[in-house]
Amino acid sequence: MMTKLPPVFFERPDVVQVARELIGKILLTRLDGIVTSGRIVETEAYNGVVDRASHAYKGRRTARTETMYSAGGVAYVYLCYGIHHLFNVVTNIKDVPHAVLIRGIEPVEGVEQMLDRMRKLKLDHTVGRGPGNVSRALGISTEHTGNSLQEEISIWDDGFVLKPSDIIASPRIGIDYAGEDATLPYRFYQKGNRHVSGKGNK
DNA sequence: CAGTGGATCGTCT
DNA sequence: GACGATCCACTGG
Repeated sequence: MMTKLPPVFFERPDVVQVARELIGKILLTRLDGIVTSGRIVETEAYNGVVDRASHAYKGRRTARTETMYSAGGVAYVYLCYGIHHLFNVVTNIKDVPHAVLIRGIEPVEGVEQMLDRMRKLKLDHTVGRGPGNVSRALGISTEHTGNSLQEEISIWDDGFVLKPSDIIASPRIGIDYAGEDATLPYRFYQKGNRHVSGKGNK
C-alpha cells in the first residue's frame, strides 16, 4: 500500500531527522501524464540560518532562496554550475528555511522514460546517482521550484523499511567552503546501494 | 581505478 | 565579474 507523505511530515522541526526518514521513501513525478519514480537512497539536511553550507545561512533571503522560507512540503529547485537542477524538499514551518537535498534514487517506475531523459540505452547504477541525475531522471527542473509535493511531484511510503544499521550518516559532499559545518553528519545513505554518489558506500 | 579540467549560466557582490 | 549543495570525458597507471 502506498501512502503519500502529507504536509505535516515535512513541517516537523528537525530537518536532520526528516532527511534520515526520507531514505527508503518513493520520490515520484507525474509530468504530462508520464509517471517516473525511484526509491530515495541518499539525502542531505541543510539546517537553515545557522548552517554555513545552506543558501539561507544568516537568514540570507533572495529571489532564489525565497521558496526555502515556505512552510514545509514544497520543492526548492535551483541551478548549479549552470547545468544541473538540484531538487530539495523544504521542511519546517513558514519562515524557517530548512531543506533536504535528494542526492540519489534507485529507479522503480518508468525506467524507459528515465533512460530517455538520461540519454542511455540500459539501466545501470549511474541512473539517479547524484543530485543532478536525480532531477534529470525524474524530469524535475527549476520551473518546479515552489511547487507543492502533493501534486506533480510527490513522495510516498510504500511500507519498505530499512534496518537502522543500513542507514549510514556521514559529512555532506561538495561544501568544503562551510568550515566546521562541513564535518557535521548531515548526509544519509542506504548502505551498499549502488545509486549512492561518491565512493565507499559500504 | 585516481586525478584533472571543461561545460555553462543564474545569482549575488 | 566570479563562482557554484555537479557531472562526465579523458588521461595515465
